[in-house]
Formats: sequence, structure tokens, C-alpha cells
Amino acid sequence: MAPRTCRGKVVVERARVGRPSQQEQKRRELIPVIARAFTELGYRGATTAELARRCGVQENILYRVWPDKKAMFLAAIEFVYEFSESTWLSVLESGGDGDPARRILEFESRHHGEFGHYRILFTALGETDDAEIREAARRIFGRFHRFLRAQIAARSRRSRRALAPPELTAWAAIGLGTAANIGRELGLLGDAERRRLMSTIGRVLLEGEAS
Amino acid sequence: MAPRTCRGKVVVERARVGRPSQQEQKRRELIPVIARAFTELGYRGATTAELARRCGVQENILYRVWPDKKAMFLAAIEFVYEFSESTWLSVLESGGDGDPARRILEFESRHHGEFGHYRILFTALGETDDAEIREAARRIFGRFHRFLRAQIAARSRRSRRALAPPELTAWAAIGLGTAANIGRELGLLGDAERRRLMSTIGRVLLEGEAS
DNA sequence: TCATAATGTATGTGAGTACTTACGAAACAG
DNA sequence: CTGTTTCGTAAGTACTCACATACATTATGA
Repeated sequence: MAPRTCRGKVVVERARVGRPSQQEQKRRELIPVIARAFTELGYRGATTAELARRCGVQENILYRVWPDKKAMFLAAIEFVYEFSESTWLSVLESGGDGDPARRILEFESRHHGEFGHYRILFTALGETDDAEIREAARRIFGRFHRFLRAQIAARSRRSRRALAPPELTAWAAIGLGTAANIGRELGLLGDAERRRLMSTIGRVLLEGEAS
Repeated sequence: MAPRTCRGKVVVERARVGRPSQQEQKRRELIPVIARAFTELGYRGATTAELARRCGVQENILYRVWPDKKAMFLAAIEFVYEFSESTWLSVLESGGDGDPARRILEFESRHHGEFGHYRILFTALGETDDAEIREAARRIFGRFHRFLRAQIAARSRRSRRALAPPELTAWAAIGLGTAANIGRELGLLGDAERRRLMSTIGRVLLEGEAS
């Protein structure tokens, strides 16, 4: 088993190649399944046996792609964020009326929690005693916050009303989405109520006035 | 070992008492330690061995007080909420100026996450595939929401401005606190910034105007 | 064809895991 | 004291976990 990545000076090994590796392809193929499993079962609940079962492979296949379970989880978190962000970007690029921030809120009020992906973030937040997981969560929420702030700042230039600074409003939007998800997850908010929540509070936050 | 609770018709056993039970006292003594352990380690991370170690007792002592680990977790959740609510009530009763909702927000902006207790709620949300845990989380967030809504409704009668309905504002406040905690937990929000977040957005939500 | 390296399947393995049992000592009522 | 119950400590149980090994198969470049 030749080392795949060499740190420092790369020792050019004899390039006696055998069968070509398909790990990257395998990785991309497995990650959505892995992410869903972590999302549904939590970090400890998603056992390596269960991950393998859902992927339709043996456990050691997973261990050939990632060094350990934690790496699988970190990859899953990354995937989930990339997925969400690309979704929002395509929403923004799809053209439409209204400013970016309100369109994203509008989109989320209809589709938020649809894939249950946000649950993996609760899982991550419950595992922040691990330094690497904490760092990953930090990066995700940091990117999330920066993305929203940029959208909010872009719109507020055209705004008629004085608002809270975009930086704070972005955090409030994160909280709004989180609360909506909690309410939905626990059956405390029906779909209509949740939509009303995001729409009404969204307007208060972004435009400084109630509906 | 006589049955402690008899369902249905209570069969009055011979009252040949031996050593008096101190389970209730023990329960109250252990619960804060248990809650802290679940808070720091998560549901699966807090093993029964670790719980016992932190309590300074053997595992079976815990199993004499609660039937299983899940019951310990549910008791811990209950404790955390009772603790928070009684804290808020004493804040409200301590007298002071301003309306209830703003005083609670003000208090939380200074002490939120001080005990790290909110983390146990993330843990619970990550275990909602279990029906009992889900139900417990539902009850806690339901009570939390009702409490906040009552405070907000009480103040809004004297309010000069039109606001979002108290029901929705209460959810937004829950989200605001949650976002503040996430930011704090991950080191994305310093103490001053977090306070500014809760103060500024709190005013937008409750009074419909920026600072 | 042949050496090389990746693949798939099956089967460990040692360290936990929640939960239990055994048993002597201590604390009450009569 | 005596019978009864709880208490504290220690050890054990059946099982699951993340992760490892063994080995035959398959695909490649030379």
C-alpha cells in the first residue's frame, strides 16, 4: 500500500502503477448516504456498521476512503453546507423579484428542513467537546453567517429604513431559521405557522416593520 | 424488594418497614451532576460509568434511582428547564424597571450560556428519533415558548408600536438566544458582540425600532 | 503474460456499553 | 435482639462498537 499523500519533500516512488484508484468517485458516491445517516441517527447513533449497510458496502470500504469515523462525519458536514449554499445560489441566480435576503428567507420558509440537513448541525453542536468537530462547526457557521450578511448588506443599501447592522441581522436570521426548524421538528409549529413566522419576523428584521 | 409503585388497585402490603428510603434525597443530590455530564458529553457520550464516576457512586446506585439511562436523561432535561425558569422568575420578581421581556433579554445577554445548560437541548434535538426524548423536548420548548409569549404579551399592551404577534415574537426570541449561544459556543461572537446582538435585535423585535 | 496495486467479501478483536447480580453492613419497627 | 429493608461496593453479563486482518479477484502498465 503506497502512501497516497506525501508530506514534505515528495519522494518520487517507482511509478509501477497497478489498478487505478476510484476512491474519489467512491467518495462522492457515498457522501450523500453518509450525510443522511448522520443526519437521521446522530454521531454516535450512526454506527460504522449502519453506515456501511446503507451504503451497500462492507465497513472496510469506508475505511479505505476515510481514515476514521470522525473524518466521515466532517466530510458529511462539509457536504451538507456545500449542498445548502449551492441551493441558495441557484435560487438567487434563478432570477426573480425582491432583494436577495428576502428571497432566501422566502425560499427557506417553504423548503426549510426539507432534507433534514440542519439536524446534522445540532449533532455537531452536541459534539463540540471534540476539537476538530468544533472547528468544523465553527467554519460552517462562520461561512453561513458571512453568506447571509453579504446578502443582507447588499439589499440594505437600497433600503428605506434604518436597520440593525447586517452582521447582527444575519445572526438573527440564523436564529430565526433555527427556531423555525426546532418548532417544525417538534411539531410545535405547523407548516403554515412556520411560514408566517419566517415571513413576519423576516420583515421586521429586514425592513423594520411588521406585516 | 417490595414494589414501590403499585398500578391499579393498591395492594396494601404488610407495612413491615426496614431502613427508610432516601431515594428522593439522593435523586435531588445527583441530578445536577447528571445534568452537567449530559450537557458536557452528550447523550451517548455520557456513559453510565462516567455518570457514576462523576457522582462518586457505583453504577447500580443510579439504577436504583432511575430505571434506565434514558430516564436519567429525561430527568436532567426537566431539571435544566426548571432551573432556568426559576432563575428567570427570580429575575422578574427582583423588581426593577423596564418590561418583563426586555429584562429577561437583558439578563440573558449577560448570563446566557453561563451554565452551558442549553447544550443539553441540542443533545435532545439530536436524539429526537427516540419518541420519549422527542416528547420531552417538545414539552420543554413548548413551556419555554409559552413563558416568553406571556411576558411579551404582557408588555405589548403598553407598547406604543405595532409589533409582530407575541406568539411569533416569542419564537424569534428563542431563535435569537439560540443563535447567540451558537456564536458564543463556537467562538464566533465575543461577549460584547453577543450582548450587542441581543440588545439590538431584542429592541427591533420588541419595539420595532433599531437602537 | 506478469508484477503491481486496487477491489470485494468475510471474519476477527479488544475495548467499551448499558444493565445485572451477589453480598455484607447499616438502619429502622416491634 | 430479630426480621426486614435499604445501602455501599465489587464483580459479572451479553452485546455492540470502531477498526483491523486475511485473502481471493480484478484491472492496469510494461
